Amino acid sequence: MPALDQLDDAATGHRISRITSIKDIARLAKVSHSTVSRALHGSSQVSAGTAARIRRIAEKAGYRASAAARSLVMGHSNTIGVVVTNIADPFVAGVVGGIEDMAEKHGYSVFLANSNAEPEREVRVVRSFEERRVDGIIVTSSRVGALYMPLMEHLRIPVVLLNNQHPSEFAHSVLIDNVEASLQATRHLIQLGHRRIAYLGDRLGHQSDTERCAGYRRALEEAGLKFEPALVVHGDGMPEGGAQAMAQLLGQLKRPTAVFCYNDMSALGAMRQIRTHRLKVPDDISVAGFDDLYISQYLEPPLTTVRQPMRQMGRMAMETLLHIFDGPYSTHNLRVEGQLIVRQSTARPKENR
Amino acid sequence: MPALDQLDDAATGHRISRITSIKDIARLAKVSHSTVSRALHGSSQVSAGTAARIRRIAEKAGYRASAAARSLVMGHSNTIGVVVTNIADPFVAGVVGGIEDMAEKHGYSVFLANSNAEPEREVRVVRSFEERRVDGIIVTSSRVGALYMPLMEHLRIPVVLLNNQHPSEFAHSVLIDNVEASLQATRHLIQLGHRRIAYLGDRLGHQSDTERCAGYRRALEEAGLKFEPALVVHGDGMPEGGAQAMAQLLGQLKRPTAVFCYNDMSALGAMRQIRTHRLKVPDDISVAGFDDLYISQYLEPPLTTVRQPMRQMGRMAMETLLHIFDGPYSTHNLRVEGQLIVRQSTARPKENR
DNA sequence: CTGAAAGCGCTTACAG
DNA sequence: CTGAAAGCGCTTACAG
Repeated sequence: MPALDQLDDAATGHRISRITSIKDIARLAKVSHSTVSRALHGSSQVSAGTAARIRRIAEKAGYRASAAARSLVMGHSNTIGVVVTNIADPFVAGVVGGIEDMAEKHGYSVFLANSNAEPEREVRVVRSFEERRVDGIIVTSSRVGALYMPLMEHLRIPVVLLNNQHPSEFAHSVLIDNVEASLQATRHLIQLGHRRIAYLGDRLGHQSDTERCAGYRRALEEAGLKFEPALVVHGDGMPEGGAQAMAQLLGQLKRPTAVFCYNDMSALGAMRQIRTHRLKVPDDISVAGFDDLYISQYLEPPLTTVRQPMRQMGRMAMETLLHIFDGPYSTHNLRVEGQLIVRQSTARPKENR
Repeated sequence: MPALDQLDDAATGHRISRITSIKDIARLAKVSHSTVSRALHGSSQVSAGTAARIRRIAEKAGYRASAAARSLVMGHSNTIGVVVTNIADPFVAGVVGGIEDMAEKHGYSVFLANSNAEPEREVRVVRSFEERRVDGIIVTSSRVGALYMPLMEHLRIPVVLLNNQHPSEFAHSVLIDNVEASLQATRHLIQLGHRRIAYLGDRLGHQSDTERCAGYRRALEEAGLKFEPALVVHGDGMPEGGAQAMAQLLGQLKRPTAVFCYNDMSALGAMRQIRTHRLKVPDDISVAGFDDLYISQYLEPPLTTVRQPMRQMGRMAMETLLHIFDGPYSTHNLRVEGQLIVRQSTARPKENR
């Protein structure tokens, strides 16, 4: 055992190989462990002198209070659980970054768990969070949101749903206003002069897909354009599915001149498919996305899209939890606005130029 | 309080509002809490009948054992800590996904903390991990790797460094073979016929940058090409820095015909700068990256790059920890190979066609 | 097969 | 200002 690990015992001159508890410090300082506990908290009821001495000893010994022991007596763990479908999804990663930032700032540690969109795993994860006695749970983009409603009632652990499918009246939530944002994006295409506009959605049945499609339809209606079911196709929220859905659109007799996509990842696939067909964006077809992923501005052409403030949404979810922790109970439902970012992937249709 | 939360007490018919501990179950089952503990573990020294009965009661009451209490007596938490520079970095997110997968499979929960590359925050994070009594720590892509060496010796918590700057003899590590992979990538450019090849690095001084540059130089040497300091420029590992560094290269009298970039993110910026200068990839300049991010295959043109098996590297880091947990102590230093993925961003130089 | 007891590392009311 | 005691929710050797 390396000498570094040891420390002279003030009393005996003996060496103590591991300092793990408040009792070890108490022995070194020749006080009771109660006093050590108080000194380490800066309690006013311990003399300044001994407090300082105790802290110095603890510091030198590399003492770290056990969070487990503390949370056992305190009744809260200063811990939250975050369950995500897939951390490799850039939107999700952005949200988690925001959550962690806010959590760290307030002394909370965050457990991260991937559900891979498998309901059984999601159940296992929540179960483990219960055992860990997390003070709150944040769930991002889960399709099994319905699962959390019974949880909310039974669990007694506050749950915040972020862009989730079924935020119920029991659930706290942070949501983007999908309808409004999609309305804006589609309006933008209409204003450019497009008349045949497609919606490339997500076949997996996220509620946000339904809402984005609704915004799209509302814009058409408002402009007096007829809704054509053939112009709605479904990807999977990833480039692969976006490419396949785009292929369907390109196979039609009367091709659309613009496509509004469920998200940027889908748009990425759509744009690639368009190139494969030897067509150009935006000359032949305009493409708009949703999310404004970090990379979207670097695409060729840079992507017109709706910006979701992912980090901020993550921070808001954590703040919601923080409010619940110290306030009286009340339900929080936060709604954020998307922002249309116009770049070069959308332009006036060819025939209009 | 909703009725759902309550349960009949077999003995008294009274209602118990919260079942939180083994004692509550013991009371309901009319046994000692020791027996409950054993039954819940499937200990063989409790009769099958009572064990089943106890489990049924616990299940019905929604009992969840407290991980904190357990870890206090067991001496381990079944928890690991992961510190990352920035979870929004796609490489990092991929690694974390792999770690979490492997951890979940083995019953470990993972704490995630962002350091934002700030040394003070990194120190705070590690400190909190110590208090949480994590069984192990994984650090990804930190530039302050040096900080972990004293930690390793003092901490008594195993630390695995993933693509870190200074994996010392004390540290466990998972690393990609940067030199070899960069050698391959540069060779590829040379074989295409390029003679003026630039290296667009990372000014932040990651060791991986030094190594990738070394691989680049080795390839030049091996081919009898002179190394020109002017052809080495420095970005910041992100598109913005990559774009700026590329501008330097394009401002030179004798422009390079190919650029090998520190990573895909840098390549993204470089490609954009090239377009801004009305030049084409790969017609005017070939571009190669490093990482093979998910999106790299969808770029225009699809990016030639070195694939780093991020998820797998994450899994390996977790496996290393798992070995350390149950094996006798020994140092693990795993090295993985990169794989050159040739796509359309690299081609023969113009003059050779 | 079952229970009483001790102990993991803390916090805090209660005495002095 | 300081200490002894009880208790948070577990596990497990020790008796019976």
